[in-house]
Amino acid sequence: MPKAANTGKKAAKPAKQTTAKATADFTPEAGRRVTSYDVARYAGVSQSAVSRCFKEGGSVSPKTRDKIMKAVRKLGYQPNAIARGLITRRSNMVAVIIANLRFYPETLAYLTSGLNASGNHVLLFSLDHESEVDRIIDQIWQYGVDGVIAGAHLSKKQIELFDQRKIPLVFINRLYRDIAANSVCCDQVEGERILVDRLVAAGHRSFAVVTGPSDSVVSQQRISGAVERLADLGINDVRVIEGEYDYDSGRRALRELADGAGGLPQAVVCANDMMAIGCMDEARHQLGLRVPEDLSVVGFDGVMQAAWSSYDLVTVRQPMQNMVEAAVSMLLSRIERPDLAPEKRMFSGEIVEGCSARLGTSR
Amino acid sequence: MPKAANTGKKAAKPAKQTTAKATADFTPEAGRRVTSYDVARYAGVSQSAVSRCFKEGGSVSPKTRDKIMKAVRKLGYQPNAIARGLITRRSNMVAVIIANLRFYPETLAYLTSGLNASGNHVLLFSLDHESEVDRIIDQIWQYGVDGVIAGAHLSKKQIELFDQRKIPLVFINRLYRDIAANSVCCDQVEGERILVDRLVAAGHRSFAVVTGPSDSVVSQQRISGAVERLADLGINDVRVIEGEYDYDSGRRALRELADGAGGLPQAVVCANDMMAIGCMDEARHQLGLRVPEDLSVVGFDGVMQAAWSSYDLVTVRQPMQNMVEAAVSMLLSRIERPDLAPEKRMFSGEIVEGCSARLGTSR
DNA sequence: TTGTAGGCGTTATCAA
DNA sequence: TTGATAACGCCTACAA
Repeated sequence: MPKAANTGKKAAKPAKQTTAKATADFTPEAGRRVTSYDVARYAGVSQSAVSRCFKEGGSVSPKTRDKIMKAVRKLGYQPNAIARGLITRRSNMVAVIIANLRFYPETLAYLTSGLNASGNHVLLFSLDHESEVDRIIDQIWQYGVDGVIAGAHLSKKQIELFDQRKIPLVFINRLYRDIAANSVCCDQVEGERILVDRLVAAGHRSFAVVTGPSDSVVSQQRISGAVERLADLGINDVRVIEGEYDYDSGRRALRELADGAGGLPQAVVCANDMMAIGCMDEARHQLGLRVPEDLSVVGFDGVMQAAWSSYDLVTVRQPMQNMVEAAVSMLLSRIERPDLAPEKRMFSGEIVEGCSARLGTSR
Repeated sequence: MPKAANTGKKAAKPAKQTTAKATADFTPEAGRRVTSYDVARYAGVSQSAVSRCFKEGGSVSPKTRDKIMKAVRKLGYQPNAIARGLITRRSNMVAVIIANLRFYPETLAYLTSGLNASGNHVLLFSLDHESEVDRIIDQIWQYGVDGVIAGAHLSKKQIELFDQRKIPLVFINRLYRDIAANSVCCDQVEGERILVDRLVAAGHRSFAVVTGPSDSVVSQQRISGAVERLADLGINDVRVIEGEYDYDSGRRALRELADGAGGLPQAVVCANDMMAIGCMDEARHQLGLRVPEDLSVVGFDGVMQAAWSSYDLVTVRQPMQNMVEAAVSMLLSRIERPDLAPEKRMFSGEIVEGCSARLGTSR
């Protein structure tokens, strides 16, 4: 009988027989999870030995390790990550807050694989509207995540909360001008300016813009980028229609434009691709217009649907995979070294020269 | 000075002054999380009193509760869900395993909101291919989730593992004929049979099917549903092309059909909408065909893009929101009552009568 | 109603 | 290299 048999807190019931490896004696009660104590008892070592076996560079003799690992396999032991996290203060969980989940599914796919690759797990919080953040911020805190990646807008106060609690936070595509927050962005303004330049270079003179929801900061940046550049170029008569980021609101926006005083503009600049696609469908199939001959439509994002040949949308493709990788790596390094200074990384978007708009050469 | 001040494990450092509420004495060291001990010290009560305050129906006098809650707010205390889970054996986390995340984003959106509504959280595991399950199954186990929702295929052995460990598991859209596993499905076979019936009723006689990846069970069910019904109706000459569920493979499939011996069939049945959309674009924009006049195309799923007026796809809409709600409720009841018998729930899909195929009236 | 004390399953420390 | 033993932060009898 292993000498450390009664190391466990619950004293093992007296062995019925002295046969070594009488497994019945070591099998934990049904339904209970196998713990390191069970393994220790089975292998005839102390619980700490078992623990060390699962630690990088833990000092165990080959012989002991062998005995233990045999018991581990036999009993199907897996260390309890929750208990481990309690003492190491590392849960290996990262909270992902993401708004508009249904529009940007690949973002999340890249995030999970990027985080999984480094042994981290994703605790997902999705928002239908960017305003529900407060509700979930406490939850995040309660679960003791190691870090947070946010694809949603947080208030200054909320950001400071994470800062105080020393939980690293990295934003994707949310840029805070005067707050020292980590972020990885696509340059929304630059992208829109180039789009507008090229539309104007092609001769467009009357414009409309379709915004996202009013609480979307990304939409605000994109739209103001476009509008300000248009103003620079002497075009001030720009109709603004508010959308909801989705296909239907794109259609609705175009209908509104068509019905409104002044009629349709020559070009419609949409805050995202989904709405641009809606505009195109409304123009072509409802109003019988040709795109781009009668109307130019541009979007932003570079979602996969934009490349479908029914649309072939002119848009700005955000290098989302690069951005996500950058965000993950920023977060991981800040989990390792909490003293790293806040950093903002900005990627340029790539103009996708589709056929949904007439484009000139800028300059 | 509160009398229970040294209830905490680390004895409070001797107070510098006797002033009541000299907050300095109760403030935890910087960077450390506020614990229930900190609150207890600050409020001058025992730690268990604090704990009871956060428990439904915990007995605390109004006066004490008031004192405690004041301290809670002051110190910004939040119970540590990890530590709580260790003892209650309830993490309030549900693992979500989902394949093909980028094709079915709304599934996940519904899932998170459904689970959040009941105070549960989503630990997300995404798969690019259904074959990577083994890798993550241990992880799930380590995190002690209360249950699992799977939108991916698991082997019989893997399912039994969850059963042994008494972790409730509910599948979405994966049906296991001879295994007692919980599942919520859309009837893939029924949907395909009706589609095929109506295509045949409209006079189509030559068919091709485009499958999903070979490891996708859903694809197998859909395709065999269609092929078997065609055989029943006396149509045995059906070309089968393997796709990858995405747009490009749909285009590729149609090109293959067009290039292959025998030329194009009259109707193409695709295992999902994305590929059907690819087929339509290839037919119209590459081959100059009219859909549905020259070629009928049908899909399956009812994704939002299928309804876009450029496609107006004939498809089977899965009542995904209902399905997800059913899955969540099945899971939650099994977390409460682990003895509930395994159950399979099957929803009918709804034929969406778009314009991408000529349809007859069945029977 | 309140406080004491023990335990959840791990890791960390330290003496042997 | 090993094994006691003390945390980690919380919940829960049980006793007061």
